[in-house]
Parts: sequence; structure tokens; C-alpha cells
Amino acid sequence: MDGIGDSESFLAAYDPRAYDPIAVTVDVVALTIRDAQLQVLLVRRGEQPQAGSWALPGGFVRPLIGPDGERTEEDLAQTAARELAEEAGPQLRATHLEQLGSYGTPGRDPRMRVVSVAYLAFAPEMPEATPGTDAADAQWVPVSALGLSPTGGPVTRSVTQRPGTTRPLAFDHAQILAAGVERARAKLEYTPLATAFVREPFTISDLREVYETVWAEKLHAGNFHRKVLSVPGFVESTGDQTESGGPRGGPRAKLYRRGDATLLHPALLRPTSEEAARP
Amino acid sequence: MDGIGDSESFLAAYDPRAYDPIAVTVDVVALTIRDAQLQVLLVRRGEQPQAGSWALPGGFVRPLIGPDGERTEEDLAQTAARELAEEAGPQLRATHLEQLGSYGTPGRDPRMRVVSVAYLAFAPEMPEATPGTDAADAQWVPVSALGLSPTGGPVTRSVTQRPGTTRPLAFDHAQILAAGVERARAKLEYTPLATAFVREPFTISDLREVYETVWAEKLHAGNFHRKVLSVPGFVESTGDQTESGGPRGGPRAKLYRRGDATLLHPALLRPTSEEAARP
DNA sequence: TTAATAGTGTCTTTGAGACATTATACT
DNA sequence: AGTATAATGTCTCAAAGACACTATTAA
Repeated sequence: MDGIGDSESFLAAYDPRAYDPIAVTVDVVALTIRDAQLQVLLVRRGEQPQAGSWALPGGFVRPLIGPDGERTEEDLAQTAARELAEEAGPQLRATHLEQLGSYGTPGRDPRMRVVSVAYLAFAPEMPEATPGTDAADAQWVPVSALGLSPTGGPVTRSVTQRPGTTRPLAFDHAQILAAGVERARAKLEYTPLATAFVREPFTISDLREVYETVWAEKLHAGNFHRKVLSVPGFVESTGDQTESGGPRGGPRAKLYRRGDATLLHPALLRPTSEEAARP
Repeated sequence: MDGIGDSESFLAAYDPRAYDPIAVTVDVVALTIRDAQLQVLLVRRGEQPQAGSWALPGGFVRPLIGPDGERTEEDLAQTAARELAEEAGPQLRATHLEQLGSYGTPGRDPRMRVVSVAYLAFAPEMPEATPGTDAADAQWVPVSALGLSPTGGPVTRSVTQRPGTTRPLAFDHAQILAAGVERARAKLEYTPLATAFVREPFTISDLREVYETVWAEKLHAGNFHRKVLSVPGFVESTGDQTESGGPRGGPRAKLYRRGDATLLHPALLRPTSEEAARP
């Protein structure tokens, strides 16, 4: 239950400040597709512990002190959105934000008990994070460069930050990132969220590139095309087409915007999803 | 990111006890099937606020003080398992426990900022919660009796606790419960978790009753039977069969145990899952 | 002219679902 | 006997995937 326990004595004895406090943070796994790669927004830690390591953007949940000194409190999702805007620059407008999970294993932060509520954000392709702002230390990094183990367990490889300088992700952020990537892969199957990675209007090929990049699988262009158009409400034609053909030739493509479906029926299943089902 | 922010000044200024503390609780949505109904374990709140209301079992996350006075800390999932054992009695052995989500909207608890990490548990049919123990105030309640709105929003109907006494769920627990039920329904489609609601060995009909109860849909017995056996690793034959036929006749059924699959391929989709896809 | 791409057509196989059928066991 | 259930068989339709093909555009 929330709040107080079952016994009156506990209520009487309970003083929130008498216990070791538990800190609550919000961390964000922000994914985008840049250079035909799935990339995640990371920030450089300037402070101990793990100074110099890359970490997920995020921060403590605490009351905000306004200019008038008045205090307001944010929803957890609002906190996630604000952290993202602060650390990636205001030009990042995530098209999707959902809760990923919470991480509270004792010892995951060496200073105190910290429970992190992780959020997952999808954004269309972004220009480089702008140095000179709050986001000076933020950078998009290809997920493949992080060498995640499938389980998100201990990371053996690491980020190449500058020539000769590599470090693994701070805390248990590799595990959180792995969970975010897997969630993204699964959600492309059953939801129209692939459209959150592209700007409108988009072509069916744009959408296929999203699937191929996130799933790390080549898809059959013809079958994919017919499949997307056959799912009710996935995409909606604008009536227009691209100004020109592709960079290496080909006809001009029809343009689409997001449809009104919230789930894909039938779903677009991953080609290899079968192998993962058995031990 | 976890822990301290980007600026040195913040580190210097930060004293965890200087801020209004945030409490972290763990709440459990424990589901089972009793009397051919989906039921949830609820406890009666003895204290204010919301004294007398039904609530999800749960409690604060805080260090445990052992008999020697030494302190140990639990993982969030361990906390959930312990709360469940304390409030439902030790004979409840949940066969599945997973994190459901976290709820931290300001004001959801009138006393202070509380972030609740909700867990979802599945258990096979249990005897009535044992009065006279810690679980004296715990009770299995049919989910259908709680009149959940589809979104988990404000509840209009309420629990009939004793003749003439009805109350809605405390705090935002109706919303958490609704999320748990929807998660359970979805998970039956893609995972073998229906087996977590039955004891081994079980018959295909036992499994079908689980699906019919959780989904609140009648399924075609013949097609269901063939389908379950066609999914690799869903169930595994024991070679035995039931001692006798059903209560109203029929042949004796073959017995099965859980298979080794972690995902169902192909999935067992809900008959009506299509309608929910469009607004 | 060559190559690459958008979009469509066709065929095969798999699976879902409706329905029928047989055998078994309870009343 | 009559009825309910377990388990299997058959048929139809939808959908996935492999492959072919045409039309269009860039280099």
C-alpha cells in the first residue's frame, strides 16, 4: 500500500527524515536514427563518482523553485521531458516518451540508495547536440559502439570518446540502455512508433529504414511496402510525392503522414523473433 | 544521470536531508483465479488517510533491521516478494513477479511526495487468506467487483466488503490495478505466463479456463487445444492423464507441465484485439 | 545506357477460425 | 440412454514471404 504501514505504532514512530533517505532520479534513454545508425543521447559526467564516464541524461526528482520562490512539483514524465530538453538542447523535440522501468538495486550508486525511474524517448533525426549550451557535454552515440551485452549485463567494450579515451557507461546505465533498445525493437512490432523516428511527411522507404536500423535486419522492400499499406491506420497518404528520386536513381516516392492507429493489426513481426523464444 | 548533477556547485550544496524527502514504496498487484474469476489481493487500510479503504498490499522501501541490529537492503523485487508474503500469508507462492511501472504524480498521497514502484504477481488458485495472521486484513476480491474504468481512471463503483459497506480503492490504486490487468491480458498473448495461474500438472482445459477468465472471452475449445500443442515449448506432456473425467462427464484429459519457451511463437492473439487498435 | 528504386503482381506455405466427428466418462 | 468433454480432422480464408516484373529517375 502507499504511505503508512499496518500498525498505529509505525505511524507514530515514522519520521521521514529519521531514516536514511532514498533519492529518486529520472534517467532518459533517448533514441534517434542518425547516419543509418541507432544512436542514444549520452552526457559526460563531470563529477565523481564516475567522472569522465558517459551516462544517460537525467537528474534528481525534487521540487522546482520558481523565480518567485514558490515551489512546484512535476510529474515524473514531465521531469523526464525537462531533463531531456535541458541536456539535449531545446531543439530536440521527442515525438514519443514512455516509462521504461525503475532501477533500485542497493549499491547501484555508491553514495546512497537511489531509485531511478527510466524513460524511453524517440526522436527524429537531430542536428548535432549544440556545444556552448547546457548540452555542451551531450552527444549522440551509436548504440553499436557501446558493445552492449544482450542482457545488459557487464559491458566489456566501451565508448570511444576521443582518440585513445574510452570508458564504459556509468552506474547500471548499460543495463537500462539495453532494456530501452529491446523495448524499442519490440514496440516497432506492435505499434506505429516507427513513425516517431521520422519527420512528416515521410516515404515508405523512410519507414523501412527505421525498421532495418532498429532491428538490425534487412527487410524485403516490396513485401514491406505492401504490408505497411495493408495495416489500417498505420500511415495515411498526403497525396504528394517526393520532389526528386533517390540519390542513386529510382522513381519519386509517395508521401505519407502518421495514421490514427495505436496498435498494428496485424503486427509486423521481426523475421528472427522465433529464435529468441527457446533457451 | 544518476546521482549528482553536472555542476560542482550542486554537489557542494546538496544535502539529501535538506530537501523535502521523497518516499519510495512498493505496491503489488497480485492476481489469481478463484471461482472462475480473476481476483486481486487487497488489504484493508487501518490508518488514515483512507482508513477502511481497500488498497494494494505494499509498503515503504527502507533498510531492514535484523535481529543483530545490522542493516540489510533489499532489491525492489525482493521487497515486493516480501510484502506479498507478509500480507497474504506464507502459503502464497507467486509463480511470477515482474515490475509493472512506477507512479509518482504529485499529490497522489496527501502526506508527502511518494513514488510507488508497482509489481505484478501471478499465483495459482489459493485457499482463502488466513485470518489471525498478518494477513488477517488481506482478502482476494474479484476484479470485476471493482468496476474499473477501462483507463483506470476515477472509479465509480466500489468493493462490497461487508453488507452495506462499500469503498473505492485507496489512492491511485485503481489505476495501478487496471494497468496490471491489462498487462496480464497482453502477456497471455505473447508469453506462456498463463501457466503461472495453474498448478502442475494441468490439462489443456485448465489452461483454456485461464485464458477465458483473464480475457473475459469464450474460446473455441478444439482450436485452442490444437493451437497450444502446436506452439513449441509452451507445454510438455507428462505422459499421465487425469484420474477421472470432468464433473459433468467426458473423457480423462492428458496432463502437461510448463515447457521451456519464454515467448510464444506464433502468439495466441485475443479474438477482439483488433477493435482496440483504432480510435 | 545503366543502375537503382518505387510500387505491384503472383505463387506457396503457414496459421487462424469455423465446424464436424469420434471416443470416453459422468449422471 | 443422454449429455458433456477431450482430442482430432477438414475446410476456408487471411497473411507472410519469396520472387518476378514494370515504371521511373539519377548518374
